Amino acid sequence: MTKEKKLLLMDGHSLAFRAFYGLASQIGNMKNREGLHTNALYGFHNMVEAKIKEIQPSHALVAFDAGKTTFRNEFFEDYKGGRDTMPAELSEQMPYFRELLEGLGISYYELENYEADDIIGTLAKEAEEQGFETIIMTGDRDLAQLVGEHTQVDFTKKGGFDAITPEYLEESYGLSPEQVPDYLGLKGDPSDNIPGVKGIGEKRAQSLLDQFGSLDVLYERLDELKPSKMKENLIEQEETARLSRKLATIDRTSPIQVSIDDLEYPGKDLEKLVSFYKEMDFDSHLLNLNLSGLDIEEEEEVPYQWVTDISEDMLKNQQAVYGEMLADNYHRAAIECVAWGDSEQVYVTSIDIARESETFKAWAEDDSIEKYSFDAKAAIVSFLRRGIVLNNVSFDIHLASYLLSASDHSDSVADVANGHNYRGIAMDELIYGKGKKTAVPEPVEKMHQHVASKVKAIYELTAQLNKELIENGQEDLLKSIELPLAKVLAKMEVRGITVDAAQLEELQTQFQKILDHLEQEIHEKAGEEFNVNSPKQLGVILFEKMGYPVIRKTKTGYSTAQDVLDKLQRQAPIVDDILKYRQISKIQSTYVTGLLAEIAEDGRIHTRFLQTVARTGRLSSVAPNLQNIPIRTEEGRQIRKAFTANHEGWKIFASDYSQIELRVMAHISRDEHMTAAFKAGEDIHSATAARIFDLEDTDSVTPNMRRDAKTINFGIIYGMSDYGLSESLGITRKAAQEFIDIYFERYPGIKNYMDDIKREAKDKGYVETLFHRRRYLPDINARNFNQRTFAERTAINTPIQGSAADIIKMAMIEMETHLKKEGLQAEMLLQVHDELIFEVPSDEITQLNALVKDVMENIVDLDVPLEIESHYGDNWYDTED
DNA sequence: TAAGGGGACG
DNA sequence: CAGACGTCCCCTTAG
Repeated sequence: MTKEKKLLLMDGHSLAFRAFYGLASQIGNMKNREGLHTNALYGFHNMVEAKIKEIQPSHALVAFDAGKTTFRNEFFEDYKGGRDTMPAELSEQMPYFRELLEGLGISYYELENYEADDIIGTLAKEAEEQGFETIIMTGDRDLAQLVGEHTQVDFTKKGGFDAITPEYLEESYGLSPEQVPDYLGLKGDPSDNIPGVKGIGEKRAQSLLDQFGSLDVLYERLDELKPSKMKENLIEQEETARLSRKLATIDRTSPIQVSIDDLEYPGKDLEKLVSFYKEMDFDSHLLNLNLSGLDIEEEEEVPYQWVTDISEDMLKNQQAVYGEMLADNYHRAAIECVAWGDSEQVYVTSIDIARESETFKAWAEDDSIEKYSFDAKAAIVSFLRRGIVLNNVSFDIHLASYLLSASDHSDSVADVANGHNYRGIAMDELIYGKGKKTAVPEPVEKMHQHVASKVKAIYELTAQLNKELIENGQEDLLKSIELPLAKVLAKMEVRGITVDAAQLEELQTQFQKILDHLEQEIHEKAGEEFNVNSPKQLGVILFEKMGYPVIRKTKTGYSTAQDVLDKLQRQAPIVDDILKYRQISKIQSTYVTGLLAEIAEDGRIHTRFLQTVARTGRLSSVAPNLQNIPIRTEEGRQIRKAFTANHEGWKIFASDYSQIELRVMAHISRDEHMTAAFKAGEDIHSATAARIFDLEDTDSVTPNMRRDAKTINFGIIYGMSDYGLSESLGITRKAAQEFIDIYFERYPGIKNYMDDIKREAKDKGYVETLFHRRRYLPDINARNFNQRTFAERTAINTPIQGSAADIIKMAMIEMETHLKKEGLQAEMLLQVHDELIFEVPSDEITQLNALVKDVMENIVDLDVPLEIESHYGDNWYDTED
């Protein structure tokens, strides 16, 4: 049997554009070592590779537009006029597409005077005649006119492709393929500067074609239309309409010099592809090839010495130190080997030799000896758990690269190195494998070699990144905040928090009964058994079987999210049960079962606070996340009863900042009215309500007014639009806009801040917090509305959320210092963004209460006071004043 | 194994 | 057109 005849045709420029904008946020960090941007090449490569894998074509071609002008310009000069020129970051990538395609083994073609569309249209026609199945990949909607029984057009969309078939076209637009040019002729196409008929958009074009079938028939029978403005336009602009159609019609008989036989797809040319990947620094692709058997490994061979006896002359001031672990949870992971050194010399040993060496331990602990690291906290924790105290870690290339750009998610030495033009470190996956197959390599020297190269890289990158930090004015942020914090967090993590398993198990039984009952109830009301946890099955039950109105769709089906179900609550008695089931089921799986599984042998939970994840500078918490323990519902809040103090007679003590983000905003914006309200000690939401509702004083503020003011205050911090506010207040968009206008009028300083910070982001390309934490916003000047407005909201929010994060981080460092200095036994356990949680002996409560207030409220001097509230109790649930 | 939906927190 | 910032985790489903 002959191979299936399948032709894949791709629209080169259109896909390149999509790839470029799809990865627009990566522009900043996707460059090869020569500084060439690579995001479009990367995205295009992935798109094409995925499609090839999916459809397994026998023939393939990428068509490109040849030049600026085509035959269409001969009869319409302005065709594609007014188009923005291609961004420089993209045009510099264009010459390399050919190289990439040669590596992928795909033919490419362009034809003077014609567009890629015409090449594709002509070949698709030929293919149809020869009995091929054709798939066309493009981002350009015009190509819909090519669909047919054996020709499918796949349009790019977020995260994949939409397959357009004649049936789809009929269903979604009510059009046949032949009607597409007529449709575009009527409504026009702004992206190609095709004018169309004035006043006719999508809807009218559709209904006209529905009625008359084609543009020609429409003009023959124009008198059937009732007199209207639209009819006048049609008459007046007949010539434009016909011209527009002509422009939108793909030429399926273009004089191409290739035929389908030339397009046979032979598969990848690995040699060419590898050299392309190397040129572009596509390390992950290289890695994939390697795992499938190709040897391209090129790690620099750093000389190292394996030691079994550690002597003093090996240990100096200002060396890099690193413990290798193959799993990310350093509380549990084994340390496979320990290494230290500098550019000249690297030593490698085992963790057992290191921990038994008094010489090594003394060096590690010596506060006058500086050590450089990758991930200081991981090193401190993993060493501490083995009796080695690691002091004076004076640099951390992981933290440094995060501070230089908070969006940089490098989380290995190789990543940081690659991101800073330092080559020669193999990716860990290459040495250790990935997923289930992760293991120490044979022979073990391969690992020692790898770790030695990391140590050298840490040492050398320390100098380089330190320089970059100084240039950015961020040296202090590392030295005075992040590095000291790493040590504080390390202690908190190792300490852990005591969780009462028996208590959780009791909850588990209770919740299970409720869940069983609710499930039964739901099945009864639905009239059949199904998995309530499956949004897909639930959607079918609610919207097909039971026929309730569809409120919103997701990309895969019906949305059954909470706010959707809320809207059905009145008419659908089943949704109460579903909502309750969801709520309890969440608590049961994530917080009861989930937390039980995380309790260590010491009866405590040891989370990890991630210091380099959140792009605003906040911490995050994983394995488990202890920053989202339920509090908003009573059932959920019960979980907190299981978090207790470790000793009899001790208490859990919690202090939280009141409105720290709004206070920070008042300070940054210098808005006089908001500042005054905080200074006067007013309830800020009431003060806002009084201001925007024109009240004499806060006494006449009703609870509803306060609630609305609170919504607006929060919305402002997030850069909310009129639409967003109207949704959350349940008012019209117009009313919401009026609210916002009044708000800005009454708080002009805040309005100025919003404008200034956006301006600044556009000029500099980044925003900063009060303490110089930096976040780049590559999309701030994007042409795409969503990307740009998202970047603008981020510009507004990041300095606020990020400065608040800076402040509590400083307070944590200070608290740890003071607890020690004042000889308190109390210990800090957790941070939840604006809140610190301690355990404390009862007789220290008064002292702790005073200390925490002093530290947290005075850690920085803003234009407004900082205030905290503190509570304590036997567990995290019972924290009364 | 990865992606999407959904939901917990500040 | 979509549509309030920042996280992490569980479950189901598709590959």
